[in-house]
Amino acid sequence: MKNQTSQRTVPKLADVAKLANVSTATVSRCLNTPDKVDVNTRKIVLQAVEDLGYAPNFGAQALAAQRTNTVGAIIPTMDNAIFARGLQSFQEQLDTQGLTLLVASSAYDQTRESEQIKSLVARGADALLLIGYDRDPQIYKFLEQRGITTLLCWAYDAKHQLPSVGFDNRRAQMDIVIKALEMGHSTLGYISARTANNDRARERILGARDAMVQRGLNPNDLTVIETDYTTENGARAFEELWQSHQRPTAVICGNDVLAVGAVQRARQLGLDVPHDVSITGFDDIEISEIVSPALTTVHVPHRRMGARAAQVLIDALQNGKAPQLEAPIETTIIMRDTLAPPRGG
Amino acid sequence: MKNQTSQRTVPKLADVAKLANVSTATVSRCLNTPDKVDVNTRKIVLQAVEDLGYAPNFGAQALAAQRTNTVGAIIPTMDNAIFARGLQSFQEQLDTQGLTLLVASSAYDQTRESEQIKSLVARGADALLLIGYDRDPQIYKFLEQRGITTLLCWAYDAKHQLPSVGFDNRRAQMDIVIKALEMGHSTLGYISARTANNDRARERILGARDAMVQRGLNPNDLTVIETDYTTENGARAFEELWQSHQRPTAVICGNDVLAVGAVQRARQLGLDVPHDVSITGFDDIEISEIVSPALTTVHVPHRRMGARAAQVLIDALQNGKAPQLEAPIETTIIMRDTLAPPRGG
DNA sequence: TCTCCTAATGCAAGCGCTTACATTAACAAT
DNA sequence: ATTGTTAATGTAAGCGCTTGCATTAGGAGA
Repeated sequence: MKNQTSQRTVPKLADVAKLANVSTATVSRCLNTPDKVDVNTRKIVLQAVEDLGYAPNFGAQALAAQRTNTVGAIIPTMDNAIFARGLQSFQEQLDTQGLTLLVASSAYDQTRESEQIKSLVARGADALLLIGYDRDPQIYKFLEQRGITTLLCWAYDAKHQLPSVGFDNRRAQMDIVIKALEMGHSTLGYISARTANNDRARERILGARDAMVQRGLNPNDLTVIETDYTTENGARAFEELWQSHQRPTAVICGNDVLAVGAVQRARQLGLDVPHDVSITGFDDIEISEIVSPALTTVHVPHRRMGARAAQVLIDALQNGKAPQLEAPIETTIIMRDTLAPPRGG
Repeated sequence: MKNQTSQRTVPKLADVAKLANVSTATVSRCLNTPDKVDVNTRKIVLQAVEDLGYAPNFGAQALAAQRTNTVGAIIPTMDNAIFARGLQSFQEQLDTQGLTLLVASSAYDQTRESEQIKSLVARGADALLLIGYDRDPQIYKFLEQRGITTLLCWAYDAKHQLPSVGFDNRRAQMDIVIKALEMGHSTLGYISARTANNDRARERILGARDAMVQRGLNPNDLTVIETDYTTENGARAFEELWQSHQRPTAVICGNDVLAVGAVQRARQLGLDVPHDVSITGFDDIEISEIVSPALTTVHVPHRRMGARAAQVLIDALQNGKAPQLEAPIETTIIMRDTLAPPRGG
């Protein structure tokens, strides 16, 4: 698979140099450290650059300069508003500093993520943004040994020593469950995303159990159904929970997509949400406002988180040292219309 | 901003060669064309690669091989399900061929898109995926001169000679409007995305007008409101249309997000959709099923389109020639619950 | 006038790979 | 035994850029 430019003649530094009648060093300086070049020379050189339509060859530049001005990010999937949104603002921030973002998505596959990390590093990513903690320790070692500035996102857990910009998933889930419990719910169902390789999902379940403990309930009474990330699966899980002998009065969902599915199925079953059953979500993505009744959920400031992550990475890169673990980002509970006291509660 | 690896010693090809006791050429062949190397040698080399945690330096590789196995894509925004979904499957396809996808998003800004195109080309993208036709002719010249395989997506227009994988926006919009007209609607409103630099949006409006002409109406009677891509804007536009002296019986929306906003506002205004007013969408993204009543819309097979685009690009790259303009992808009308004959129609 | 300093520029050595070409080894055919 | 053939490997020349160091020129200070 050859690059088809082979016959054509892409201008290179040397061509510019020849046209401008200077050395390649001068051209290079003109482009990278303009103030080291006489203003007249500069004018001539830039004109030559213009005339030839010259653009530096990235590979050569990276190879020679040992620096790429590139940041890599690996997200579980693009097909999902929550990461897309955060990433968008992450990129916007990087742009302002002349940094380029390289994105890859791992499809929630750990092996693939490892490959992509290696690939991004090989491409010279100066820094990396990763989601959550769960991954092969090997990879952490690799990153460390290569000295790649790495920042985790979407998760915050003081017991990990890795720098992150994120929120405390466990705590956030606990908060909203406490709210439900305070309203009088006592039989809870939980619909979770797949927990394999997904510390966020696991943390959220723990958070729900924490809440139960805190309210004097037995955390083992929480029925958890684990399923893939689609509304249809959320709907199925809801139905299963509803038909079980321990019919819940409130169904806590690990994310909004599953919750929306749950709400829809509840209505199809002729239930009145929230009076027959309460349902809560997590993430506060757009659909939570669109479904009716609108979803009571945990709001995560995705855009702010993305922007903050970029800032932290930029600072770290400029100071040449690892980013610090900073305080978690706060989440809030958005009360909409799917959480209410149970009948006769 | 120096890469912090400077002190550390990142293993290079030569290190692997030394450890495995072979030449660098052999190591290189082991990695790139394994069948040209004796199986025993290969085993030793791969072991050395493993032991050292070696990963090729991308810049050097690109520089030497004049090939990057990289495809670039520039989408208007990541913060939007339609591109995200198509891109996801685009990437999945590329992955199977060992190609890496570089994504940038232009925020619907033409200047920025031009920069990103140049940046991706400088990074050695062997091919490019772009959305729609609208862009500076300069850029097309640049791409041509550089010999970059380019494929357009999300649009199909026989009058452009550029290869594309997409659908006929005008035709698709026309079809659904004809359907509305056949049901008896005669006063239409249209809510469009911004049309500047957006040929898809313009084509869709033209399609709506085509339909009117075809049904003997005056296309100039179509009231068009143009706004940014959010549900809130869709809601506002709907209200404006509804309060205008030419109150429409059906509101055609250029995309689902605007349509969902319109549906929501209609209900807030106490209207019965579709009996008081019909509303149609375009794209068939997830929210169109979630809003209630569920949206009647134009289904675009985003994932299929992304996969097809990848396939076309892969073929082109392998044969070393430009992709061909192929037949447009078919869209279909999804009848859900927001389109019905007008009262007394 | 001579020396010293500084600013501007050039020279040339890599950066870590790939690959055309040369070399070697092993074996089959004569 | 000799030659030819093929498969496996090595040698070394770049790929297009950056940058440490050397060189040059022009001006200031003595």
